[in-house]
Amino acid sequence: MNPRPELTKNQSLVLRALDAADGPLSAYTILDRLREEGFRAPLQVYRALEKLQDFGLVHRLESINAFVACCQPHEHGHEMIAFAICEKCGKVDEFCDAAVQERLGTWVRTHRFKPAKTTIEIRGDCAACAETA
Amino acid sequence: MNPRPELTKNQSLVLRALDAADGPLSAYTILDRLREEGFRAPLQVYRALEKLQDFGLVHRLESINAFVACCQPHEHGHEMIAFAICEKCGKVDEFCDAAVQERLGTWVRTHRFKPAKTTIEIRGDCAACAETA
DNA sequence: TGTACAAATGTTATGATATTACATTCAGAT
DNA sequence: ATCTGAATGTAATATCATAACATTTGTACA
Repeated sequence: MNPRPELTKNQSLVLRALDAADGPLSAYTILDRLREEGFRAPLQVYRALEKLQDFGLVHRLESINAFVACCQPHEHGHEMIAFAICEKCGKVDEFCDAAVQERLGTWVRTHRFKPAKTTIEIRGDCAACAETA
Repeated sequence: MNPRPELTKNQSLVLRALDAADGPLSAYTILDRLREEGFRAPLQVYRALEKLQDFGLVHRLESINAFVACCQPHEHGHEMIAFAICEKCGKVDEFCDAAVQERLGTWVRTHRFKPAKTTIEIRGDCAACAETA
């Protein structure tokens, strides 16, 4: 994870859009929300997202092709982050678990696997939505 | 996970294509490999894949938009499966870990989260490819 | 047998996500 | 001033997935 430099204009706009949202956003939704700010093409969003992910300020949710602002951007070193994603309301909880990290770490060491990125995502209904259902 | 009935023609063809492959395949790659068998459209593949996933015979790798045949289709009950995906050679290792399962289970119980599907995918270089690099 | 129903299939079109390629602009270093 | 690398702008295209609707197939059972 690279250190955070000053953000560029596009990076700031994308991060602000994600911070303002109450859940994950797709790249194209971000694009639409930034058209008034001058955004015209998907690449402007994808390029900013790539940098923001490098800085640890944004996470990509692989299982739903969407992006969220990191809820604790100051706590670095937590390489292995898990997400609980509500399929009803879109709410995302971000959490770490040392035991999970240790077990997966053991697996990769045992198998001489060199991990680059680990995805842990639980999709389902959050407490509030599960009640309503 | 639904029980496995007799597979239909398309389901059999798709499963055979995945079994024959030495790594995960995208839906469109499967389509191309089955054109000689009469496949014409993506939906034929996606529909078969959906059923095969219901039967526990195929897994979707969320982080790479691809599909693999389950390596141990007889061992059901292993709801929480983890994957180690080599980004160089495409090799996929499928494994379970009771401790990981227990820890994530604890989290969802604590948070009253009702999980529907859990994704655990580690992308990186497998032992063989890491050496070569 | 036939007929009714559910599941599977075929086909076209379209929607949604992501990247390639190339030109231009901007900011900092010398 | 000019060089350079990063960032940006833009068009086109590649890749992944589903909607909508027509048709066929399998099967239960009157």
